[in-house]
Amino acid sequence: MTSIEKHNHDHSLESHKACVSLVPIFKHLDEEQLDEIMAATRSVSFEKGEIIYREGDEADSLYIIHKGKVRIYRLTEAGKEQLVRLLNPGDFTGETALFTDSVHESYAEAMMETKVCVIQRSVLQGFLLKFPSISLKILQEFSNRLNTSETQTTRFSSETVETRIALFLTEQMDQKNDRNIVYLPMSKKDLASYLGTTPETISRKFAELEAKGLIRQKSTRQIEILEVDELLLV
Amino acid sequence: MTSIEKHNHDHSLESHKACVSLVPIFKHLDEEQLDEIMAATRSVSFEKGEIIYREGDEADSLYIIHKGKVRIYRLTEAGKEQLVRLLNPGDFTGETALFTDSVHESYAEAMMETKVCVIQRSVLQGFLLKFPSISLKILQEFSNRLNTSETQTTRFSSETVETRIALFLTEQMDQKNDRNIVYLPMSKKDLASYLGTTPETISRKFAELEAKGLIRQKSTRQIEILEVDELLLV
DNA sequence: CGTTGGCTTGAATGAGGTCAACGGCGGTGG
DNA sequence: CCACCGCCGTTGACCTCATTCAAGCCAACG
Repeated sequence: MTSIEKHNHDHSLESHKACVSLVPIFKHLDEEQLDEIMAATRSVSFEKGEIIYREGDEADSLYIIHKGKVRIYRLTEAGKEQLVRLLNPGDFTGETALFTDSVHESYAEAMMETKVCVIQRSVLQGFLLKFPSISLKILQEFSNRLNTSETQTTRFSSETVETRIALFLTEQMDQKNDRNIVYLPMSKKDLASYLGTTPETISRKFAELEAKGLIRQKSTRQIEILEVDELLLV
Repeated sequence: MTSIEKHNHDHSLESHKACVSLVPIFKHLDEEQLDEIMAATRSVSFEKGEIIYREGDEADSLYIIHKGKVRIYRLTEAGKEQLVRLLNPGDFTGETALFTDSVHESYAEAMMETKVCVIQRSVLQGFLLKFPSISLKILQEFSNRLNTSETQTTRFSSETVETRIALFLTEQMDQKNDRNIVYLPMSKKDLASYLGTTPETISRKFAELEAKGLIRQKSTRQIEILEVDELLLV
């Protein structure tokens, strides 16, 4: 029995339909095609803190987030968590192993009450051949992730922690420019994990950047960027 | 004029056909389909040291290696090279930007005389919709790369250089088990870049591992693994 | 109101990067 | 065929950045 089977399926049809029809990779399909996909998928809910899948689990399904937030992380040899990415509604996961070997290399954990739409590997492959446009959507997503991941690797390989923080902050700024306020999408602890460092170092570096007058910490999750240009020169 | 247009196209039909028909992502197609793809692609050759594309170049083509060897690397903020991967015949590159933005984030450099098969973005997208099975092949490849890249990121984030070397060596061993001899697929300099460290450190760590009796350096590129289990405990 | 978990700060340690010098090897040209 | 050059790899000395360990603070929550 896999971990998802232990959970209550969501039998509400409307909710399930909403789940399927809203996800970006299916959005362009017509009513009839959506029905076909709906029939082959199911909705599953997870509580905060529950593990959706863990390293070593057989990977035979694609999970599309409908509601909530999911943390994808890996463990280093030493057992330390490395945050790989956060998933929001519309994002999907589980795909890596869908096309290759069948074991997950990462962990997926619900950060709050989360609803996901699950598609079996074999079913998905059928859809991909039948509706080639879905492949293009997934290829695009993969492409983005690959780029992000390789950029991250490059940064880890030789940038200082300070530079990584600066790059992270300025990239967040680009996303939605509420003037120069950055809302951290995760806790400082998770940020440390994501940036490949420790909470202590994050704390110190933020303090340093603030002392230099480059940023201002308005609250734990809210950072005002005072000097963008200088920040990038760090 | 992009960099590839500066080069001699390979007008030999047989060679071009060999190029197209041999690549894994097209292998399963029939004669007629191959002809269609051949017509829409072209072969281009590069000398040792030539750059196939560089960071910032418009990315509008997929490159499939037919002959030779290619280094894909990125530059860090500080201008240091980070080796991302090596391409051998049958591998492809240029795809990342094919589905998203249109600018390369990495460099591709021919390490020896190299022949590649080039497909324009728009043409490729057409093929993907027409022959959905190609998408599956590419998805599979992406999936592998993504996994490799995320594994690499995780390792960079907190493993020591020694551990990264040990993991690299044992993984190489798995590939082809000529007893316990590992043939390094690249120079130590490139290996340093790939593992996110410096040639000096690589040199020292190899010497340490040898002193501990875990490995033996038979020649520059040939490493004998003496104690696999201990190596993994480093 | 005590506990838990996130965040901060201090001090000590160490892994690995940098700089510099040198030996070896292969290619090139006289 | 030899001399020279350039690049790779190695080794030593030094130094810096960031992790680790430890302790304390604060806010949220049962």
